[in-house]
Order: sequence, then structure tokens, then C-alpha cells
Amino acid sequence: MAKFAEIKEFMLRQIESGAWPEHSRVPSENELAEQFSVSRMTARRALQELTEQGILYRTQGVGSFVAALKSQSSLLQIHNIADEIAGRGHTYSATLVQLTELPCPTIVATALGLKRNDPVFFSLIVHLSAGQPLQLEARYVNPLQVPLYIQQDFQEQTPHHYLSMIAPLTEAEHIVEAIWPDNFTCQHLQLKKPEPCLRLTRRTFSRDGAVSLAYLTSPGSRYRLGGHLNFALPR
Amino acid sequence: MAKFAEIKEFMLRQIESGAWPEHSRVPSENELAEQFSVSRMTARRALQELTEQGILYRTQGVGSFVAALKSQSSLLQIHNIADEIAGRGHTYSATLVQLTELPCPTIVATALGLKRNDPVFFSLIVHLSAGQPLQLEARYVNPLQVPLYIQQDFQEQTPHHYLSMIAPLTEAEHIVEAIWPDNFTCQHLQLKKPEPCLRLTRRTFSRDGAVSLAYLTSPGSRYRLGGHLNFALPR
DNA sequence: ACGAAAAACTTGTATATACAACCAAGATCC
DNA sequence: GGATCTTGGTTGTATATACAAGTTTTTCGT
Repeated sequence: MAKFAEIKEFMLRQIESGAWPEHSRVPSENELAEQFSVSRMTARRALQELTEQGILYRTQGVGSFVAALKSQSSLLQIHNIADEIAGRGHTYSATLVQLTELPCPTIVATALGLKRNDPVFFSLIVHLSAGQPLQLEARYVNPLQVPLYIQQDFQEQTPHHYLSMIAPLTEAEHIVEAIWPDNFTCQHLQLKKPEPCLRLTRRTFSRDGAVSLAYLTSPGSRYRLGGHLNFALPR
Repeated sequence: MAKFAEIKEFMLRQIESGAWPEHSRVPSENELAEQFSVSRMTARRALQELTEQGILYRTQGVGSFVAALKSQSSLLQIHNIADEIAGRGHTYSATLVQLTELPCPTIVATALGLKRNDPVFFSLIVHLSAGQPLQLEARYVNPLQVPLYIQQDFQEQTPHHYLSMIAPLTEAEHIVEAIWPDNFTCQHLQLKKPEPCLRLTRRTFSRDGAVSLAYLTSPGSRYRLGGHLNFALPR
């Protein structure tokens, strides 16, 4: 591994472990250069790339600092919570709460082009980042398009990943809302006190029609959506 | 202007003018270094940054090439609140709360590429749909790029619309969050009780750099973001 | 003519150095 | 006490150099 990459790895570990909290100062170019026995330009490159990735922000004459740690994603990209967490250097895990077949509710029937009370697959999964719940995923899946969905092991592979393999996405619709979570959601997200949550409602299509309808709910304090702005946000 | 930036400008002009078509080869690091009388490392930086921006792609041992031109992001045009309200058949209006020049806070300076306490324009506007507040827009504008911003009448024309005319957008970054509104926000949105709010933080760029940083806050019960799903959502 | 070796060229990584721009804090002067 | 100056630390830009790694072209031997 290149030296500048090793320095990046080191710094990511420090940030992930909490040793370097948000908005705390990180070692200067010269300090890093000495610690790792490299030239300043090499240390600088590590700082620079982490800044471009939105992990750090820097101010000339002042120093380099840890940016806000909230997870981030892009609306334009296909949303994959597991990769997103891994990309931030955190450990991803998932808890499968439920995986059943049930009679299709009216709303879901409309969204997926089924008839009411037709069988539909339903999965409920909590996505965790470093052991902390980051997103509750409630997903309805069209059994006509993905008949083996209910037999999968979603501790190992996210529904998103499995669906991408079985029924390649051709289109996706999104709604983003700020909502007040109900008790059920609070429980699974381990929210002691209710707080504003971001809910992404998403319907995906493959060539043959609607594949799934998913409700992705995340605590507002832990998750944000969007391209990374490489500077700290207030509050 | 820094030398590496001049080289970038030159290359961008060549690409935009069509002199360097897609997938054509661009000068090598050494060629650029000689043409511009700079060191190879400086020429390299120009190539590197254009690559990070997706303008070029490079292959070790082969060369650097013009990438396929970006397709315009749909996100650029989505969030024009006035058109959105009018599109739903409601009457749009706006209340200008504040329009001043003030010393640039650190965060804003970083975001807009200004120096701290440099003068920056600030506008605070409430967007109303059928008389009901729908969005509070707090916007910082780079006076170097839009010097006449402070003289505009934003009761008639939204900042977004004016900025689109003066400094055509080339790029936009977004963050979407679910937040708990402060008292100030509640007041201007006429929220009797605080409720989860959707906050869109958006930084826009024109060809010459960052133009404005805007915080768009809407009550979660009145506003949704994203493509319209053609079915009702559960409440 | 063919294949292998060598050369030439490209990008990638790394170092050492120099100076400029900027900021914060302490020292100094009045 | 307050404004100004100095100083040290930090990031930003630029140069010259060296070698590594990958690709393409040329050369050379058979």
C-alpha cells in the first residue's frame, strides 16, 4: 500500500474509533510527516484526499479538522446503505426483524401493481453502523418478479444487493420527508426520545414493472442525505 | 490566479470549444509543463484535478483523455419552490424578512471560498403557498460573483430565479436532513408547535466558483421532496 | 518474417526545498 | 488599557529530482 494511503487508513481509524471527535483538530502536515517518516508532501496528500472525500475540512493558517460524521449519500446514486457505511470506514451489520409473506395492503397493491390481499413479501431490517441503528428498512417485494426473495439470508446480504442481482433496476422513484417516528420505529432505532427522522420512500422498477416499495427511516441526528459538502455545517 | 488553475482554464476552454473532443488525447504532463513553462508536478496537478472532476480520465502508461460530457443533473432544476407551488395550482407569494450585507461567518467563508469577515450578502425569505408559509430560505451570496444581489426585489422574483440569470449554474451540492427547528424558524414558518422539519442545504456553483449557500427549511407536515410517486403514502 | 529484448514515453509515488498567504497569540509601544 | 507589531505555526503553491509501474513503439537477433 502506498504511504499516503497508509496515513489515510490511520486517520480514518482514529476518527472512527472516536479518538478524534468531530471538529477536533488533526495533526498538521509537518506532524504527520514526522510521525510517519515521510515528506510533508506525502502527508499533505493524505490530508488533501480526506478533505476531498468530505472527511476533513481545512483552513489556511489554522489547521485541519474532522468534519461532521453523519453518513451521507447521493440521491442520484442507487442507495446502498451497506456500502455507504463501509465507505465511511465503519463496520456494517444488519438485524433481520421479520421476513414473511402477507396479504397486500391497499397502498402497496397500488404501488406494485398487485391486487389487494394478493400475497406479497415483506421484510423488516435494521441497518447498523458500528453497532448503532442507522436505518430501519421496511420493504414490500413483488413475489411475481422475485419469487425467491423470502428464502434469502439478509444478515449477510442486503435486500438492495440481492434485488440488484435478480431484477436489475431500470428506474427508481423517491420521496424524502421529515417525520415524527412512531413508537414501533423508535424501538427498532433504539431512540430513547423521539426525534425528527428522515424517511425515504422508494419504489424501484425493473424491465417488467414495479419490483419493490421500501420505507427507509433514519434518525435525523445520525443520518443525512446528499452529496458531501466539504465543510462543516452548523449545529 | 495560480498556475495550475490557468492550465485548467486553458484545458476547459479547449474541451468546451470542441477543439478537444470526447475521448481524444490531451497533452501529457511533460508536454503541458513545457508549453506553460512550469514543472511537471504543476502540470500534473491540473490534470489530476480535472480527472477528479470527471472531465478527464487517465491510464497509467497510456495517457490522459477527455471524458464523456456530463449529463445535466435533474437536481439543478427540481427545487424551484415558486414553480413548484404554481405547478400545484396554488398561489405563490414571498415575504422578504431581511436583505443585508454582513461579515462572513467561518462556515460560509469555507463554503463560498471567501475569507472570514469578508462582506457577504445575506437574504432571509419566507415562501408561502396560498398564504401559508412553506419554506424559510436563508441564503448567503458571494458578492464577488453577484455584486448587485443586494439591490434586487425578492418579493417579485425569487433569489433562485435571479441567480440563475446572473450566474448560470454549473453544479449544485445538496444535503437533506431532518431537523428540529429552533424558535426563530418556528416563528417564521408560523408553527404553533415545533415539528420535524426538512432542511435542504444547497451550495451552487457557476463557472467561476461557488455562488451561494442556502438553507431551505420546510415543515415536515407541509412539504415533501423528490419525484412524485403517483399514489398516496400512509400517514 | 518473426519474436524477444530494449528503448521511449506515460502516469504514479515520493522526497527535499523554497517561498507565499494566512491566522492566532503574545509582545511591544504609546 | 488598547491598538499595533512581531513571531511562530499552518496551509497553499511551485520547483527539481528520482525512481516505480504500465504501455507502446522500436530495434535487433535469429
